[in-house]
Amino acid sequence: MQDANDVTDQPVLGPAAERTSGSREKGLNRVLEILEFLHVTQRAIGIGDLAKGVNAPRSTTYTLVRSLVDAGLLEMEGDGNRVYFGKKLYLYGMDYVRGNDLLRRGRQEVDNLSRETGETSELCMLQSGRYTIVHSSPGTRPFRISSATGLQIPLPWTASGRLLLAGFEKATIQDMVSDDDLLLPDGRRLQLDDFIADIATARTTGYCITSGLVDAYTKCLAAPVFSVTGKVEATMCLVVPIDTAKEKTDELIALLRERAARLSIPG
Amino acid sequence: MQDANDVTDQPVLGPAAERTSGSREKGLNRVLEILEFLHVTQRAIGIGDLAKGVNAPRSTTYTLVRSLVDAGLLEMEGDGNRVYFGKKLYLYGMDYVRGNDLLRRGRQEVDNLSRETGETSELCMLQSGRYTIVHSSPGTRPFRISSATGLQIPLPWTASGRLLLAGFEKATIQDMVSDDDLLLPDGRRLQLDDFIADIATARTTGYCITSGLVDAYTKCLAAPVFSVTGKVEATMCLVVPIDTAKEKTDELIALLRERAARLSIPG
DNA sequence: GCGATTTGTCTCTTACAAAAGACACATGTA
DNA sequence: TACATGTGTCTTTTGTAAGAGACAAATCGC
Repeated sequence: MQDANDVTDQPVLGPAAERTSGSREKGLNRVLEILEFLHVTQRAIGIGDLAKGVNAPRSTTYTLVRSLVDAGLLEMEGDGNRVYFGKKLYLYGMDYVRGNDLLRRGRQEVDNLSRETGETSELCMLQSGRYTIVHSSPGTRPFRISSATGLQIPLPWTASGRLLLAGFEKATIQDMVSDDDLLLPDGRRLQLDDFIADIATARTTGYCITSGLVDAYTKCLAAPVFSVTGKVEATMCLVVPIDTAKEKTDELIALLRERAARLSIPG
Repeated sequence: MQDANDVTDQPVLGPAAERTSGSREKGLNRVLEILEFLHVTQRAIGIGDLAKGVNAPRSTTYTLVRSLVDAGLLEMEGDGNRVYFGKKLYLYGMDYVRGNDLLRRGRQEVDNLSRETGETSELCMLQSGRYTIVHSSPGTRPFRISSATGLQIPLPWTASGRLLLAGFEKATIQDMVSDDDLLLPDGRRLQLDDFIADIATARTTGYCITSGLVDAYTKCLAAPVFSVTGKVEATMCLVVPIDTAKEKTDELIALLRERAARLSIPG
């Protein structure tokens, strides 16, 4: 049974990026992969499957998971076979929030905004070179507009992405954006130069609107939140039906920009 | 200036448990210590100090911190010297919340409760054998009653502790409670057997009140939240001034028990 | 019922990560 | 000006953690 049917056999391709070319991987890296895997999985998973998922030896995975469970970063689910994130990660996460004015106030503003407008509202940031929905508040529309906290989407698909990249070098942007990212969900392919032009435009206008990029039914309105140094730290955005009238979106953009500006003021 | 005033000098006592007697420590363990250290520190810290704080070699600490920063678990603070928790930990924390009904609804109930009563309200759980304030909502009193999310307090000092330990073996309880834990802040020493008796009482009465244990000015009212299996999963509690009249506390306890019971019902 | 698969634990080996330490460069301060 | 003290990056050494593999026990599939 030592033939080629096992997942671990070849470095052919892991689920995501695997350059596990050789052999021995640092334990910490394995752990980081485990956490990331659980993050995309979004639910408890058996240790065996976890080992497959991150393409790690079973024995190693058992050892690491035990450490993590003991430390409280992971928790055993009910039956004691599956694992998922643990309380400690929640506590560390709250520590992060406490130490981060922008996030704390941003969450508040987003909640307010979606309550006032009835639309889905989000706070977005760059997270190690990726666009990330850091907080979102659903809005009151009957059909649920997609978007969950922690979701990561290619930068070129979003209005926020065009704002967040303001001020970056072309080379840097090129590094952050893969070829796949430029292929929109509807099949169209965006040119990198066009995207960079969009970024420049968004920078000067001070807001950004995209229509039907992530999906064909929604429009995304975004406004930048600046740090004291003038860098774009985050964006606030509203997700509305694509057929929303211009007067309405103008109104929303104005509101959004006002709130984003308020967030930009420290304290 | 290399005398005994510095935190790092001797392995005499680390902040927590240190048996770093020997030499080569697993990288993952170092990381876990780093995270825990940041958690108790509650603010960004220089890498050098961090190395001292966790009693790890400087070179190693630099390497590990770099990995963690690259992974987004930690972030460099402003000037680029100090580090603290990163966005990724926040995201993982939110994943935990999403996968955990009890916590999600518990936070909600706590917020409601403190708004309705005006008192400080908390959701508490056991976290690797320690009492932990998982969520707290301040209340409206002029003087701020202490208590922060993530704070860990010896079990015997709290009303919640007496409820959370219901159903545990005496031996298990003994393991969870150190001698220091039994020494109350006011100098009195609690006998382990008395504490265990308290636990039994709390179990039968279905709530617990302690007066002036953590500090001399407050009373703590707590009620248990049960899992489907009947185990005490968490407690909700209210922190009120110690001179609160009995009629008032009776009323609050009734409310608390009702809400805690509601939380116990799954879904 | 009986193979086939999965799970959790253990042992042994060696590739390599943790640690020591040297370095260059900032600071601060006597 | 010299002198301590802290910071960030190297290189080298070696103790050990990651990994392979074997196992019994549990679970599945029919």
